[in-house]
Order: sequence, then C-alpha cells, then structure tokens
Amino acid sequence: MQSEIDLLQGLNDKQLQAVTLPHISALILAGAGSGKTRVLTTRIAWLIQTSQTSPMGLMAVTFTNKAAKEMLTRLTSMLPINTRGMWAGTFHGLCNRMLRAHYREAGLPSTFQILDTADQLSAIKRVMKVMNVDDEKYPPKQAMGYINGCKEEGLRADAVDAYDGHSQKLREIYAAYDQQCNRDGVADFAELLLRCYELLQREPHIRAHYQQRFQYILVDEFQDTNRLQYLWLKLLGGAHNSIFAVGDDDQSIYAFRGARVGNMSDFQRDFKVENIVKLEENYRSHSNILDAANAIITNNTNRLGKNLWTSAGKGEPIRIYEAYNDTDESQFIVDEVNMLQNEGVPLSDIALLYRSNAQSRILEHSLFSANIPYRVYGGLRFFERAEVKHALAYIRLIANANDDTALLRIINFPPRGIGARGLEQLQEGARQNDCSLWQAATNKVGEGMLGSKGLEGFVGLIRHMIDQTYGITLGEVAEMVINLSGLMAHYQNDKEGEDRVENLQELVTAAVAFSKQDLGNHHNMEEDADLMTQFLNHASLEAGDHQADVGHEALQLMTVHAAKGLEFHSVFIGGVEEGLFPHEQAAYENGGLEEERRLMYVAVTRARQRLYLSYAQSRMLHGQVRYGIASRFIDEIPEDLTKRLNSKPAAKTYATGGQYTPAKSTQSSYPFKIGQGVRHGKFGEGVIVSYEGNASDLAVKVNFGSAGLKTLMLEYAKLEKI
DNA sequence: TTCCTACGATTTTTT
DNA sequence: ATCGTAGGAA
Repeated sequence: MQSEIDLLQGLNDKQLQAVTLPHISALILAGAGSGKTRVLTTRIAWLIQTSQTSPMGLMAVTFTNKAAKEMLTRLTSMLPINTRGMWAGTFHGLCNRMLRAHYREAGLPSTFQILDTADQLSAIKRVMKVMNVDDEKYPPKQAMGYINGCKEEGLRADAVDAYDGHSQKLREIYAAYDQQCNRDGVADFAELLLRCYELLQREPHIRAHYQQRFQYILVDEFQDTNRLQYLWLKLLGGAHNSIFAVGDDDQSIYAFRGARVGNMSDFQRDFKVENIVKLEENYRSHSNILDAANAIITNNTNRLGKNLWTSAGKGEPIRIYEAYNDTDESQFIVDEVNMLQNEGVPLSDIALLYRSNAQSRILEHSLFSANIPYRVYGGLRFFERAEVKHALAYIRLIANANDDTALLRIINFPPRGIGARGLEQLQEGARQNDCSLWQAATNKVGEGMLGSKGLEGFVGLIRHMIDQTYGITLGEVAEMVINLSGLMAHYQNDKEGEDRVENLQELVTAAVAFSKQDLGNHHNMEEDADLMTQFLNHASLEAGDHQADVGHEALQLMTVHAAKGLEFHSVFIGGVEEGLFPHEQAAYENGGLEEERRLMYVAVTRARQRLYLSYAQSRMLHGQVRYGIASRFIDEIPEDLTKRLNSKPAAKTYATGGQYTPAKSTQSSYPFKIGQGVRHGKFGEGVIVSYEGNASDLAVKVNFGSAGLKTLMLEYAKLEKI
C-alpha cells in the first residue's frame, strides 16, 4: 500500500488543496492541461486511503465512458482496490443502474431496453404516423429535439407550456411518444435520466438510501451538465453530502446540446461553495500557445476568470498560413506534416483539427495522394452500424418481444415477404387491441389467418430463437441469431457485404468477450439483470468510442469537439475563417459566438509544442466557391506570438497556382466581418451572417431579427456599421 | 420487392 | 459536392 505522502507527491499547491479538501462541496476550476483528471483521481484515492470513505461510499460521474474508464485505470494504479462494483460511470450508466435495481418502483419491465438516437427517431416517426401528423409541418427530427429538450429540462409533457397550435401539437406528440415507450418497455437516453430523477424524487426511502451511501460525489466536466443532470446531482447530494465538481467554463462547448454553464454559478449558490480552487498552471504547452489562448478567451464576457500559465519557456511562435484556396491549404499541411515527420515527430502525435466534418474530405484527399497514413475520428460507431443493429434487434426481441422498435427493424429483414400492407394490418391490429406488434402478430398467426405466410414464418422464427436461447452462452446466442435470422447468409450473398459479414462476426466476438469480462462482475444480486439485457445495455450505452485512443502510427484527423481532452505535439487548425470558425450558424444563436470562441480556445490548447493556424481565401463549400477572410480569432492573437509563414495578404502573388487569380484583397471585398452589426435604411439593424456570390458580385446575408433574414447585394444595400 | 432517381439538407455530439 | 432518404417505376 502506498503511503499518503506518495499519493500526494508531485502535486502543486492548488492541486494539493483541491485533493485534500474537507467534506464540503467545492468547485474546482481546472484549466486546460492543468492536471484535472489527476486531481479527480487522486482525490478519490486519498479519500479511500485515509479511510474517510470506502470505494462503495462515493460516486464519480463523467460524461463519456472513456473518461470513466481512464479514471478507474488511474485509480487502480494508485491504490490496490477492486473498482468493480464502484459507482463510477456516466450519468446515463449510473441512472441505468439505479433503474435496473428499482425497476418496479420506476415502472419499467426488468428487461427494459434503451433506445439510441436512431431508434428514438424511428419510434417518433411511428407515433406521428399513428397520430396522422403532417411530417412536413412537424419534421420528426425537430419533434425529437423538442422531446429531448423537454426531458433535459426535467419536464414531462403535462408540465410543458404550449403557447400556440404548433407547440401544442409537439406536446401531444411528446405525450403519445412517452406512452408508446411505456407500452414497449423502452427508454431513450434522456428518459434514463428523467426517470431516475423522478424515482429519487418520488421514493423517499430510495432517495435516502443513496444519499446515505454516497457521502462523496465527484463530477467531471461539470460545465457540460444540463439542467436535469444538475437537478439529479442536487437531489443525490442532499443536504449533507459533498459534491466535488471539476470543470472549466472556458471549455464549455456543448451548449447546443443542452449544457448549461450557468450550472456552475447555480452550484456555488445552491451548495454555498465558499472557495473556488483554480488550477491555472498548465503542464502541457509552451507559453506562446497559452498566451494566445488566454488572449482569445479574454474577449468573452461572463467568465469565472482564469489565466493559464506555465513554467516552460515561450517555445515556438504560432505559425499562420494564408492559403489562396482549400487545395492550397491542404497541400501546405501535407508539406508541413512531412517536415515534422522528418524531424522525428510521430504521426500519431500530430493532429489536424477542423470545425466541421465536411472539411476532412479535402485533407484526406491530399493525405492519400501523399501516402501519409491517417485516421479520421467520427462517423458511425460499431454498435451503430446497420447490420449490427439488425442483429441486436433480434436479440432485443428475444429479451423483450414487446419492443416494437426492434421488431419493425427486422420483421422483414432479411426480406421474408412481409410488405407494407401486411405491416399496416399488423399495426392496425395492435392499435385495436392496444397491444404490441408482437402480440398482434401472434394473435393473427394463432387465428390461422390466411395470406400471412411471411408473418407465420417470422413468429415461428422468433419463437424458435427464444427456445434455442435456454442454456446457451451469450456468444452462442449471437451466433445463433445471425445464422437463424438469415442475416449472415444475406450479407454473404451481397458482393458489397464483406465488411458487414466481418462486423457480424465481430459482434459474436464482442458478445463472447462481454460475458467473460462480466463473470467477475456479479457482486450485487439486486441489480443483476440477466446477461443478455446487460449486453444490450452495453451496446446502447457504449456504442464504441468516437474519440482518439492509443494512436496507431497515423495522423489524427478530427473535429475540434472530438479533440477536447486530448493533446498533441503539433496541431494544425484548418479553415480558421469567418463563417467557418466561427461558424456562420453560430451568429444566429444567443451566445453562439462566445461558444465558438471557447471552441477555438479548446483547439489552441491541444498543442504542446507547435501550433499552425491556416485559412483560405476561397474554398469549395456545398458545391459553390465561397470567399473567406481570416477569422477574428486570428486577429485576437497578439502579433508578437505569431509568425506569418507567407507574407500578409495585400499584394501577394501565388507562384504555386499560376492558373488561378488570387481573390481580391480581402480589404476591398469584405468591408464587414461575419457577425458585424449593420444598419439598413428599410430593415433597420441586423447582423452579417454570411457572404454569397463571387468577389465581383457580392451579396451578404443579414439577420435583421424581427425583419427576418435578408440577402442583399452589397453594392446597392448601403449598409452602415453600427 | 427492388432498384433508381430526384430532392433536400449540410456545425459541433455523448449517452 | 455529396450523401441519405423518400417516392415512384420496373
């Protein structure tokens, strides 16, 4: 057993202060690269080692499975404890666990399944169809956003305000959707949190149980919590427990999905936090990089206030490159990457960051031509792939035949002659008897209805599968399902189906691995759902990681969002242009620009040694040429921290691209930046949102608020800066 | 039932 | 440009 001294060794004063705080609620403002995870894990280790609590007496909450895993890994390297059974995980994972343990009180079947986003959307479409809602007027995606938004605010349909016909209809859809989920015995992601919150609120003895148990609650990335998550924490934190919240308001980049930075100040107020511990010493980057990051973020208002510093030297200047178009930009990046490689920097320690995924294509193209191995993060995760979801849907039906979402996914896949009419009859039957589609199907088959051969086959198949399941392992179940369902044969016959066949095999492997890993995991009988259900949960809650992990020897390409929490020797940020970064869409949103700036702050602070910023005078976007100017964020970096790799815009001629004429001087083409406030004779005051057209025929899109969004020819509009 | 075409949208993303 | 979806034709 290591001594306390060992545990605390090497911490700086602030870190030490944070780690050894007494049993009070505290807010740790942890800047980028300030050792946040270390503080969090050391705090846990210290609490346990000094016997202030046991591994069972605390709860640690994170946003991603990756963060949870890393925390536990580090913890076991500090203390020889078994972390299995510890309440450390994501909000969703922990809520799921509570709901499983108290499924009766929560009003859920013991085998309830979790809908991922795609499942949820199809469930909503289904409800809307039953309700005969015009999906032109109410796009299902929008309805989903509405429903999730409400749930994340902690509101059920009956508690939501509806002002007009439109919102009343949405509320109706919400109510009907919840009803359908209840009947199917399924819960979407937001439902896990809301139902758990309601459970704790409604059942005093359950609430008391957990409040007594979790005397210490630790929360990571607190700035990303939404309202419901905060309410949930508040409920669990109770009156006597301590919540140790770690976060960084400057790195809040998820407001668009409901994160409320305001939770940080609410927390201070509600939990009477006296001291905020600020971790400002950065162990990652040289000071030029940090100074640039500080200079950028200073332009935001309403910050809790924090300034990163380092004892490392100034380091290299920030390199800025102005490309004349996107091809030039990616070529520049390729050249520099080659140089870095020659200098001995491993490819996996170099990252190409961009604001939007669309930017990766051209980079990939250049990298491919230059034979540089790269890895792009993002896209579909393993458990989200169609073939995997199909196989899982069969398993879901075995676990809970009332799961209509699962049934609809595979009732006719692989094709077995159940077409639209047959399905409609089935749904009608289900509606009349107010039962699940499966029950309707068995009824129909039981009655010996004619003309439903396909249906008969399907019901027989599922029943057969259920029979087969008894007494075999999870891996064997997976194997049995992909074979009996015909999925495997279907993809084997498809000449494009090679990858899919592999993924199905991989699913069997995953199932086998899961049951092995799970063998040692049966401590707690009360929350011991059967293995199949656990595996399905695992598939929904951990669809696989989007974020980079142990890099193979490949260049790392990802969005800035995906780069949060990571660091690299060298970082390229591409497309640092007005309209792209900050993104033009952000100009519409309240506080959108500040979030973009925080995003830039996150991007900049990923670099240890070297940082490149590049922008292009023109770029292909949505099949059209767009002209851009350098992002305001570049202007916000003091000149003396930067080095222009090519001379400044003015009268530059481009030797590399003789066939192109450079765009006009940015000065004359773009009198206004995106986001600039303007006044118009007729429409009043507005904000420049984007540019359209080419340099000789330039139009601006201006958001005039009440007067709406207008596209104006710059030449005639007579706009005035305000 | 399957395949093709036309249309629309297209910031960021975890669970 | 390009991708996914929805709806119609073979």
